[in-house]
Amino acid sequence: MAEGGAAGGEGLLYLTDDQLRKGIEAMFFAYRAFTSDPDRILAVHDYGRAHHRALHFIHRSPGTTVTNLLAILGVTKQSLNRVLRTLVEDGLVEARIGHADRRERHLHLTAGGLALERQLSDAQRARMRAAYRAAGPEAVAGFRLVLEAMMDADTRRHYLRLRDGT
Amino acid sequence: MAEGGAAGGEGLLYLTDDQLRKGIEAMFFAYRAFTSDPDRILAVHDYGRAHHRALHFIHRSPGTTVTNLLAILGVTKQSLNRVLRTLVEDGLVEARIGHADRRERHLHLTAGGLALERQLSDAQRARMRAAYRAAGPEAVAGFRLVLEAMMDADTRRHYLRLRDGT
DNA sequence: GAGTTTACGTCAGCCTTGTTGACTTTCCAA
DNA sequence: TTGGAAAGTCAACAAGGCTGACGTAAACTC
Repeated sequence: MAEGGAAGGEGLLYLTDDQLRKGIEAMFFAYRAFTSDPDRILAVHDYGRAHHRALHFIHRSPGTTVTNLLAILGVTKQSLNRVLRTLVEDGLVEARIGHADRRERHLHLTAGGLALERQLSDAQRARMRAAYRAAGPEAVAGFRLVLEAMMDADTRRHYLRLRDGT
Repeated sequence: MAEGGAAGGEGLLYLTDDQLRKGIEAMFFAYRAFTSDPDRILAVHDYGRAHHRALHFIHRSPGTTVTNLLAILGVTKQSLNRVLRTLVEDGLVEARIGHADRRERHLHLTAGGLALERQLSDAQRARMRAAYRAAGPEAVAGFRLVLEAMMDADTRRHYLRLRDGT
């Protein structure tokens, strides 16, 4: 509790437990919608959300290494490897041995990988665009501010590095 | 594509593909943080996210039926049933047979269920409160607006019914 | 040059939580 | 009163997290 309920009295009504609860529920329902369009496309190709995440971040940072991707995704290498292996086998991702350090695998999307990534992100952007347009630019700024404030410090570092040029 | 890239020219720069992509990534990273605190608590008790969701919505709508909960959570009844069964076995949830319709099960939290729900929502609210406070009231209003615009129409109905008194 | 560390891959096995299919009990309407 | 629909349960399978152990090659360090 500590500070819910009656609220300080000034302009802090947006911090009441009730307001926070609405935010929590909004987050839950919106995230489900957010993932639903890609999920439908992925199901057709017999892939899952994990494949989408890999495709997305390889697309964002072509040539990234496996270790790098692990830090961004926050999963174990065994988990990522399973997904990566199927993507390489299916010819959507290419894992090139590093020049300077031959232990590294630099990940790139193939033409096929780019095509699927495009299909997925088009769907996701379409929903986001509709929501942005409906809410307006000031709302969008606030949306981003709150989400960024919600991240862990470590995660925010990854996010900001991606957000502002690689 | 359709309208990304150069943008119409007016004040539509917030709808560029680049801006949308940042929103998408913010959503991904923030949601992970959003679920991390409850996840830690749940792990201690040997429960998962699905248990949290059930506890949350039973708390919100005491006496709700299984079918009702199904519509809100958007999973199959078999999936929900498994979670519900463990919660009932562990004495966190009580499933009372319906008066009017004996096929129905009306769900209630026990004292133990209320305690765990409180612990989980306290943790989740703490993070949300910190983010709200950091971003400020105008940002919070925008945050909610965008999330609501992102939901499917059906989901939004459930959300609004919960948002404005039961 | 030997030993340690790093990057990556893999096998095995576990858990949660989603799925479909088949089934019982209960209610209601023809 | 009977047949269909609705509410809920049991069984089995798959995706994708996880841990732990182990292997290999390359790089680094002393």
